[in-house]
Amino acid sequence: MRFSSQREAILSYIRGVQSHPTAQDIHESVKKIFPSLSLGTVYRNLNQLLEHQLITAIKQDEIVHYDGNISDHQHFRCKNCDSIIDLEFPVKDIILEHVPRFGHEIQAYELYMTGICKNCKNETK
Amino acid sequence: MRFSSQREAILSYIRGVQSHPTAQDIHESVKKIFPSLSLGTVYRNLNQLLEHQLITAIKQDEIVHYDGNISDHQHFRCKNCDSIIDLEFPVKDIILEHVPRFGHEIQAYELYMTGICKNCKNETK
DNA sequence: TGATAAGTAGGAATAATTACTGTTTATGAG
DNA sequence: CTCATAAACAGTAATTATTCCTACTTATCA
Ligand SMILES: [Mn+2]
Ligand SMILES: [Mn+2]
Ligand SMILES: [Zn+2]
Ligand SMILES: [Zn+2]
Repeated sequence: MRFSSQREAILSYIRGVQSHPTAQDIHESVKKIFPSLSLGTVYRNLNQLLEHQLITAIKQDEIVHYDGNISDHQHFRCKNCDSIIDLEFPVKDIILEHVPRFGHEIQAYELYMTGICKNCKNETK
Repeated sequence: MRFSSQREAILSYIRGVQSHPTAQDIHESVKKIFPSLSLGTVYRNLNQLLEHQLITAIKQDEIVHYDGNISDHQHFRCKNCDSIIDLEFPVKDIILEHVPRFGHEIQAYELYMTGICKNCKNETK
């Protein structure tokens, strides 16, 4: 994979936010630096970065969200405010403990939760 | 929600298979009984059945898969043969144990795993 | 310093899902 | 049972996230 300023800008944008942006979000933001940036370029780069495991994708919603934090963590989406929040969970432990007996080789896993976030719960009170 | 023979046929098809079919799969199969069944009707019914929690959806792949088994269980997809396999995991336990400290209200969760299934692993040997 | 393979912009194509329209049908009040 | 009506249906058009295509540009390295 070779360097391009667009790719660099896309990656550093994703790494710099906590918000798990969509391709559209990324396009709109990086366009401020590269006004000619096309959405196709955003998608192509996102797929490249995924292949090289520099980012991850969250595919549970209609639209894919991207994540520059590749450490092992889980996600929670609030049905009220639609924000995706990082959670650290000992999922790996129970997978390593329970999976061997099924006989499948687990290469990746994702725990995704939905509900009402702390903030929204307090606001409605 | 009111009775219709199409809806009944769609639901009983989903309940009768282990394969986690897509809307296309369901359409093709139920069309054998209702040759005039339209894909739009399949989607409309799937959404109705989801709302009434008579089925669940698996949204991690590009295409949504549907599941007539609404008991608490997890899914594993084989990257080789693409089959989706049911796994029973004590996910609920660790969620109930660890989530309260984050302060969010979890209403649903999904653990999705990918890798190579038992069968495919043995075949390549 | 080129040759060239990889990357880009911009627009067209794809494909899953939803929306729309006119017709049919399940349902329950009378 | 009958019939008004809201829900469901078939068929088709629209939507939309994502991928593909083409001609042009650029990073890389021999
Ligand atoms: Mn994250
Ligand atoms: Mn299942
Ligand atoms: Zn919220
Ligand atoms: Zn397999």
